[in-house]
Amino acid sequence: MGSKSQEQKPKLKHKKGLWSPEEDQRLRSYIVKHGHGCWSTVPINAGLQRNGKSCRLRWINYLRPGLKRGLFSSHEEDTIIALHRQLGNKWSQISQHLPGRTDNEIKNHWHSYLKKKVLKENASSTPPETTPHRKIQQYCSSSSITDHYSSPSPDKPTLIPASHFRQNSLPPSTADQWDPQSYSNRHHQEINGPSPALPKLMFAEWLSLDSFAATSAAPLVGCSNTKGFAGGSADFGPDVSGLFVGDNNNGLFHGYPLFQQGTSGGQNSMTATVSDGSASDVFSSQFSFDDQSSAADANNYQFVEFCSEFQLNGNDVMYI
DNA sequence: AATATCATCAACCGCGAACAC
DNA sequence: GGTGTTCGCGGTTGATGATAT
Repeated sequence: MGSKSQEQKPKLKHKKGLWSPEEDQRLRSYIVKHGHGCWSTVPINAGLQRNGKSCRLRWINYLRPGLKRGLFSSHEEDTIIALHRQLGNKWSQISQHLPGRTDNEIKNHWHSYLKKKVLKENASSTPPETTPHRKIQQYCSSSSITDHYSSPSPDKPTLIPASHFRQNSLPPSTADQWDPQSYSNRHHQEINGPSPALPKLMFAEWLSLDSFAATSAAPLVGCSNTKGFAGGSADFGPDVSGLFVGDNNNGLFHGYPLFQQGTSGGQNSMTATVSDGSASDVFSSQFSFDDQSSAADANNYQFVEFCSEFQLNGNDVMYI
């Protein structure tokens, strides 16, 4: 933010329109390697003829790992409707309550279907449909993660734990699969298969404090039996302790570090040694973070934003 | 089979807020 | 405090596929 504009540099002709797989690959590779940092420099450094804005949008709405994509479950729709009732067109805020969904996706779904549904409901006293037209079969046959969470009432949407992210979604990797027209739609179907595995690449923005506010650590750990999650402990030295919740599948530990309020104690860097309960430590890494004790949520847990690349295990990396 | 209409969704545009200088 | 730049958000558009006639 605020750095000198490179986007304004003389007459770079920026490409518009749909993204090709090659462009996607370039952008993804670059961000995975370097993080996005200043968006205006991303296309330059990544060798893309796009503007930073376009790159940001593409990343957020399409390439970002952890996106759920696919069809909305009836529960998600209820959540959107309830939140829209409270917040109006605050799509960004609404999307924070639906991990894996983007504001654009929610907005589109609202305009294409939910708005009409709500109007219809308001116009008639008949009970609302629970699922949309031709989508109903697919909703029922796919075991949506949100089915595991019941909403107490439409006015009190259930917040879905951030732990429920699907595996990284990737568009076709080869050029011969590229069809500018059907790429997107086909991609939708391809990536929507059931995958309980956590993404290997994690970004802090997936984990809003909001989500944690409604889901204490215990329920997250409680997912371990069915979702491949396991709790672990994090040892941050004599003064700091934390709970580490993650996926212990295949011996890899993908973690979401949660720290009790105040445990960071003003420290801004430390060496983390994380174990999964077995005799040997899973990984050890030096990292730094901001003291966020003031931002701790009602359950006294907070997500610590790592300020540096966080090597979890070999290829598994967390970025901020 | 051909055409028209509708539904969907990726992407663009413009604006305001935040930030740096 | 003023100005310029970047970011993020919400509204809108345009392309495409699906469905109806």
